[in-house]
Amino acid sequence: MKFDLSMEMDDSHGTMVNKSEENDFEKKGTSDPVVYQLVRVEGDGTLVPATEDDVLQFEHFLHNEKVDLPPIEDADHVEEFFNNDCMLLKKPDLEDGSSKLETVEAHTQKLGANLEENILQSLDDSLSPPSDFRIHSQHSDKLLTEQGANVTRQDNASTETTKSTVLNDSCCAEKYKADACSRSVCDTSTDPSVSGVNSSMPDFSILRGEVCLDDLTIRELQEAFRATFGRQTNVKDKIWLKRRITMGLTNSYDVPSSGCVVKDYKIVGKDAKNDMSDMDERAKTGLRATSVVIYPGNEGDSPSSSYYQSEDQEDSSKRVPIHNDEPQGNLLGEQCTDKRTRKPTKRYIEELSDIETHDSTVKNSSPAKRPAHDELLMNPRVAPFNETGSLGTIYPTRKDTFGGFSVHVPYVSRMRRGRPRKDFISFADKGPSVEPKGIQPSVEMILVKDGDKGNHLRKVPEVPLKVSSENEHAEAVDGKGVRNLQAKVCSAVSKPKIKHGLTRKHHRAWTLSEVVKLVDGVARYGAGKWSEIRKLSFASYSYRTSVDLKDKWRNLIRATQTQLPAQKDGACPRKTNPSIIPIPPSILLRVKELHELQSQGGGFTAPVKFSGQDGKVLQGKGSGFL
DNA sequence: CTTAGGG
DNA sequence: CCCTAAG
Repeated sequence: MKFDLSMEMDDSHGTMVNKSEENDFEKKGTSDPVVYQLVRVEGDGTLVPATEDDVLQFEHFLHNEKVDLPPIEDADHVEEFFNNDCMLLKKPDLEDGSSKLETVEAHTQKLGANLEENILQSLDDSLSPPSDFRIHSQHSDKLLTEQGANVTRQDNASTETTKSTVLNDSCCAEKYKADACSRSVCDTSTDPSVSGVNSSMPDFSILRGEVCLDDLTIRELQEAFRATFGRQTNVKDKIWLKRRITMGLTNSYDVPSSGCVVKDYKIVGKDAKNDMSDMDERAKTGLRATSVVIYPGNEGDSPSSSYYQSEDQEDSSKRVPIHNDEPQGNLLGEQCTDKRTRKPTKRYIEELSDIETHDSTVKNSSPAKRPAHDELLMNPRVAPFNETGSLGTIYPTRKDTFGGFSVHVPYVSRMRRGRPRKDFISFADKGPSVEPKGIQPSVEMILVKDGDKGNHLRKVPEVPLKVSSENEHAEAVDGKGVRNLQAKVCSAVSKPKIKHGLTRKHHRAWTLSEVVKLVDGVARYGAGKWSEIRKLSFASYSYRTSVDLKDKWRNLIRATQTQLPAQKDGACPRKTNPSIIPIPPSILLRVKELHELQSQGGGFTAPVKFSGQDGKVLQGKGSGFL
């Protein structure tokens, strides 16, 4: 299988994000794609699932730097640290009993060779935690130290923690495997010579057993870091190091910022003694203390926690032939670590993630249910973690397809905001649109749809850009018609690619005719009946939504209250907005009239549906035409 | 889905 | 224009 890696700096946070995905089923012919999750590392070392936006940013990198790695069978949860600031969490994806573990180290080394020197290295030094963070860490360090003092450090020697590898039958990892096995099988961990096979072999012993990072010095932490990630770091920030190491060991980015002990690659809270014992139990029985990782985001493949557990049990024999409590693949071993999630922020996360989702799965439409679902999936074992500080929140992820690959992205509501997607679909092939007036050229139709779904357009990556020379509505040809057309064409053509960032609906300047129609509509149906107005008066301007009408009306009112008076008073219309189409005073007046009339009309202005005097009067006032 | 409002 | 909260 292939491995596409890419990374890029994220200036905003001075962090690096990395994305990788692979899915070359061809090779194995198996449907056992490995899914990696892109996560963003914030300045304080916390990891946050990357948004789709982030993913997008690195999309193009996927093709730049391809690294062919030895076939990796499915390690449930492998994560690789490519550098201090990014990490990929490999998550269990498609089920497949044949999952095996692969040598992480092998990959790491390879990758390291390619990447580390380039970017990573520099990051270590330059991207050290922000100063403010350091200050903070200083403070918390004390706390940590104190806490650490109370934590018993036990059985360092009994458990080894080389993260080398684990079992697997991958042909490519022979060497590593052998090495790993020898080390792991023979308590070589304690033997420096062995670990020293590689002159630069880190001192894994430091990671053995229960690791209380709080007790370690910066130097030790750095060593631990090295042992954990296979590379050195110059970062001197204790907290940062601790976090990273913990994350690495537990393969969880939901690591409390302080006071935690890592044992057997699990975070052991001070108050989580129960868990410890439990894990020990499991470890002895060959069942790794694997907590369940929950990926609530997927509906389609939402494997329940039981799935992971069972799988773990099934494979445990294969996977952990070594020391049961020797989580070789630091990351690998942790396949089943808990992946914590965090509640997505309401507004912007959604926006971001919504951006480029092909929305392959429209089913994830029940965000509301999510919570319950999550709870169900939550493994009891995870509970303790939830209590560990601010990070204890859940951040569901969902699987999404991205450029043919499936990736996990933070779960967010994917409810469509606009009209039903079906419209878009129909729009794609034919155009049985329900256009009221609908007797326009097919091209027109397309455009209209496009317009109608302008909102969706931005959510749909590739828009079959249809060149359209058509002329929308002969109506719109009131001088501004041309402009209109252009706008349309533009919109149709400018969205073919993946929308970077937030693509907004193409801005369509309101034409005079539109304004007139709007005013007329308001006059006839009353302000507030936007839907009606849209249907009846804007049938041909499908890209104007009721909201648009409402907004425009609001703007007109404002214009009425400002521009109008100004003109009257100032006597000179002023070149307020040369570029903006000045709305004829007549219309403005009409607007004002209507507004006053309707607002005064006792709150609920009689919409004058039936040619009331209102309609007449107003029309008369405005421009005779309409 | 519509409206109303705030941004 | 966008985004939400309410119906």
